[in-house]
Amino acid sequence: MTVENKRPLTLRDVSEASGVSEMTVSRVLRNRGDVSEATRARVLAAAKALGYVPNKIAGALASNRVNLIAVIIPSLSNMVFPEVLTGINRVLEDTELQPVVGVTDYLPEKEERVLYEILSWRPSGVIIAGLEHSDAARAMLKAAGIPVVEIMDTDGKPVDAMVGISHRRAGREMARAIVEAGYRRIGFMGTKMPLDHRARKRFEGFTEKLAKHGIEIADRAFYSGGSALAKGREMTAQMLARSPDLDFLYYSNDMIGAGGLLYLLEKGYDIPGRIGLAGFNGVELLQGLPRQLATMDACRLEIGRKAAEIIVARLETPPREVENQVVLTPKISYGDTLKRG
Amino acid sequence: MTVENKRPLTLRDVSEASGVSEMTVSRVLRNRGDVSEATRARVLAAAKALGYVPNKIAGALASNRVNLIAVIIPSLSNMVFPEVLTGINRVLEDTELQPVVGVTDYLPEKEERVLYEILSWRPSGVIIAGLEHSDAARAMLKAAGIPVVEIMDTDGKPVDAMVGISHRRAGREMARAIVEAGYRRIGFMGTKMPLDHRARKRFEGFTEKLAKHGIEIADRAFYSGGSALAKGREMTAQMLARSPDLDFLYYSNDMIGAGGLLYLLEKGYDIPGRIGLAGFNGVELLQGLPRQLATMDACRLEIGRKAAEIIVARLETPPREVENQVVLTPKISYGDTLKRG
DNA sequence: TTGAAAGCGCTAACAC
DNA sequence: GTGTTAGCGCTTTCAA
Repeated sequence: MTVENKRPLTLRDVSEASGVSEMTVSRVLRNRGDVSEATRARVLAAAKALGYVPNKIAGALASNRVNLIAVIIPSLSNMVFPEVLTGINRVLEDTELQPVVGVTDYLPEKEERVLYEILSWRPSGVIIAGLEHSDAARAMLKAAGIPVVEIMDTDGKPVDAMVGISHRRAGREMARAIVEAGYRRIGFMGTKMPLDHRARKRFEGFTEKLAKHGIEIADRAFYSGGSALAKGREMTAQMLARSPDLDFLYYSNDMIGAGGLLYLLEKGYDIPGRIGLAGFNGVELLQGLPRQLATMDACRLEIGRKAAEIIVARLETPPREVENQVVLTPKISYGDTLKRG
Repeated sequence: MTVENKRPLTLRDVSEASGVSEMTVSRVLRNRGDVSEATRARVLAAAKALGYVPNKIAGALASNRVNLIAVIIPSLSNMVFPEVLTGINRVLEDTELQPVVGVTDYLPEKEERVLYEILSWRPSGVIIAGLEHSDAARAMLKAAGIPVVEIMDTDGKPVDAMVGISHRRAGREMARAIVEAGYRRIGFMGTKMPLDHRARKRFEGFTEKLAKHGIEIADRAFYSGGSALAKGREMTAQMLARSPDLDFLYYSNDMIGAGGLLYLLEKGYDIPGRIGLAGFNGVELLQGLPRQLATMDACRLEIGRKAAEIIVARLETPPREVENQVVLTPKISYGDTLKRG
């Protein structure tokens, strides 16, 4: 174990230590081309002894290949996105490709910045949440000349490929199920969503479908920040104080729905008889509540997986043809809080 | 808007479009050195018109500077780590530095691989969870010649800097509080933890302190996988069936603790009289439960923040001197499930 | 304030 | 099977 490793090691060091040309060392380290078993062994030994770590910066510049996949998502604290990442990882793990994550905090300007930064590393592909981007962002995505998969949402026109569910349809379906079950006085609770387009679309689909049945949302409330469980509890209490005749509460996510559920159970409400509840996302986290909240699976894992598969296929030589508009269809799970129609 | 952008744009393109030398274009784009306002404007205009995105690969190679900070964590599905990331982000956002995340799934071999991959991008610093690493990993960290901050845990010797809490002490403190409150028949539930060193250390500290009071864990159970809330519920039911005389349950994390709490409330147990409960982490998520679970804050945000601050300080020129062994001390929150001694 | 030359560490392409 | 040469797109350095 030598100590003075101030200057990082280079291929040249390995070359000198092993008495093999830099080029051949490079071949060995990348498993490229034919190298005799003997040289191969010598090189590997030298590299390991020195503790050589290749410089991908130089490699990428020379080969014009960067095995990075940019993944751009709005948030990490939402659980939804880590799950999508998990799906992406599952697929990329079997390849040379590595995901690099950028977080936008639901801010278009930040999305633009993050995209710019990450594209300046010349990744081989981009997976980005949502279909709504600034003109500049869209222009960058197009100009990058790499596969781009927009995920989560399919209500709109992608730059290139897309994988997701129709949130508008998800909203409609839930409205249908609720109406069919006989509920009529419906309240809605969700995040303030000027920038969460998917939540907005679900809400739009929901109200639209209700309207077809001649029903209008009877009450609504929006929150931001804080513990979702606590907010759900709090908002539910307030809403029922204000509109005691509601017979259904639709929550824009499962966490606030769970808060509402716990509150109503404590108060002794008859669920789903006197009042029904539903959330959205199908978060596994919540199994274990006293009652199973009605919800709709957002297909997070599957979305990540499919998106990564598209990227991988497109990057093969020659590119493998794949479906590049994948619309998944989430199923309602009625749980114990929504009567069957 | 031109269309055929197959070859990515280079500085040279901007140089030609603006009639300014590549070198000066580079200066403008980096805000380095004196450039006249006139040329500056021309260059910026040309760059924007073309949609030029700099190539950091080339820049990094030439300048030998990579403004990436490697962040290596065991998991993204734990909520704990996204929160640490948030803390890191908060600090790095005000700098040129960008975090790049690698996930190890609690596997030492994977940690080694991820570390190798990420170091081959020559980042300027590393933040890595835990103090336990393979010899090879430790060697790489040392050889990299960059600031390394090991986070979360302080029970051990860091390669370089460390920021965290003593999990052994956390376990001891909780044991003390429980004993002082008068509980005697104590059960433990947690993850299977051969590789989760922090959970293991908490457990060790816990049993050690109990032993000092002449108390031994009366029952224990371990789980892996699945919804933590459901597992907590299930394990609690099983344990109390098996050991009905337990008067306290210590859970290795808040999620399973919450599952247990919900179960016991349903069964009508007197909490914290007949039986007390405590978890670990202080997850904000759970505010909104019918009762507040006793817990201990793991200082996640603060850990991320401090770690990033150390990196930033060390990277200044000249390096700013900073405390590089930061031991935070979490406080017990008694909530509604642990009597005060 | 601007430009020209050299080279960062690696790999593609071609010789041998 | 192995080596040589010429860059990749930038920034450093130094000269003008």
